[in-house]
Amino acid sequence: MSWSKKSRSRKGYHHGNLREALVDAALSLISEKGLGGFSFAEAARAAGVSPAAPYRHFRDRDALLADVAQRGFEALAERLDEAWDDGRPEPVKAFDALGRAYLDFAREEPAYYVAMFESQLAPADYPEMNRAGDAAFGVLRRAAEAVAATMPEGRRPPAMMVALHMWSMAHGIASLFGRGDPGRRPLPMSAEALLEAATLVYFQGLRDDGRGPT
Amino acid sequence: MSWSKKSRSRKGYHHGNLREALVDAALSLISEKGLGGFSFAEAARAAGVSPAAPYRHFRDRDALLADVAQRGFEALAERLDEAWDDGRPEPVKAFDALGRAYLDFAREEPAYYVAMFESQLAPADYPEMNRAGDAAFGVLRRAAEAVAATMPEGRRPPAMMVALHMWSMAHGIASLFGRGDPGRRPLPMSAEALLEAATLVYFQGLRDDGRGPT
DNA sequence: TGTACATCAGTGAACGCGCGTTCACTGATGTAC
DNA sequence: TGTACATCAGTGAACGCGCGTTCACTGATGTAC
Repeated sequence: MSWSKKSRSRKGYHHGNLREALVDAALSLISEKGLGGFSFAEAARAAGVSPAAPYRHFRDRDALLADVAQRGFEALAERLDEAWDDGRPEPVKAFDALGRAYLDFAREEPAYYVAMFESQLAPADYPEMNRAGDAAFGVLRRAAEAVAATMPEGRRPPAMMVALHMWSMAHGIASLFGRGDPGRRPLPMSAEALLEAATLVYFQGLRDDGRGPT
Repeated sequence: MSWSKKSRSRKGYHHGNLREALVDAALSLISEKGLGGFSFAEAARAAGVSPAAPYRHFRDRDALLADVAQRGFEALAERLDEAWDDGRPEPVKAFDALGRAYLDFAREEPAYYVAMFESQLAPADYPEMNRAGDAAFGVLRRAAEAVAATMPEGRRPPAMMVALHMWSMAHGIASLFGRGDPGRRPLPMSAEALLEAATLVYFQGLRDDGRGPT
């Protein structure tokens, strides 16, 4: 009788960390079989727990999905923030790094990405997820402001517009070409190079806006 | 809205136009309840037919989805082609019209759009769908070529790059802001205006590429 | 200090459901002669 | 022209399955006294 010998991993009746385990399970199920292939029941199974257990932590399947999406937005915000690095060494360079970080995230965390952008959850029903999304966008917006500020006063573009443009471009590239799907359309250049070129051209256009030829 | 031919009074045993009816049913189911809410069985029900009948026309559920996606790409190509109108009255203006047509399509045909871009079907498994997708992209590419040709020789951007940028931007805007989802993030401008501004800035940047200030 | 007890996080069985798919079949249609 | 027949596009019942969710329950844990 091994008294006090408690198995570290599965302690028995109480899981101890089920909420996290379910999120992890959701992530790997989504990345393996796609959004449609993820089920509450299978997440429970993956966590080694009965199918009723998840209801102690999430109201329903969608609530788990929304939690995953929220964490995804938080992780993205963190990554973008690091890459931006307060505009160092120089706003435009830092902005490029930010774009690359976005694509990296989409490629490295396809499960998060799908939950965030394709889960078709009504944002109004999940205010925390929504707020996390806003926060991630906020990083981009502040970066856009800093870049705009490098331009001659009086000819600065609206930072909101710049942020929306860059978010759309990065998201478009990530959605169309930035994921590792086998059979995906082959590109003549990497997603990163494509985004960097777009940023270059776009900023060039911003600088000349209002006085350019023709 | 020309896709449903006049419903031939159900003659009884033979439907007469089941394939089309199933596609129609898929479209309205997807737009009502999303991709996940669409099922082979319910499409059959909507077409007034037994659940086994669809198998006479489609190998399985995914084959129907792929057919829908293919038709979507074809419809998109047609719309883009019309909008482009061979570059009339002037390539850059026509390009704007093309962008608007893209957004219109995404907004007016969300079910097609979802089937095309979010169904997660392996393109390799559905070559006809894939080809239709390529054809739609081809319209954009030809347009990009025409626009590039308006620029001074020797400083023309690669048309493929331009096409990829515009496709990504349009798709990004459509995905993030261009659908009528209630609860969607409100924008300070319409999706159309956002895309048009992006195109303007981008083309401006292209024109100045290589000699700009700084 | 030990103990009683409230609270919490699990269990396990059960439910009703709709799904995708198969099967042997049958009614309608088109065609050869 | 009529008729025999092949082909085709449906039927309807059945299957096994996994899902989401509920329920009454129970074992583990933390805490007040």
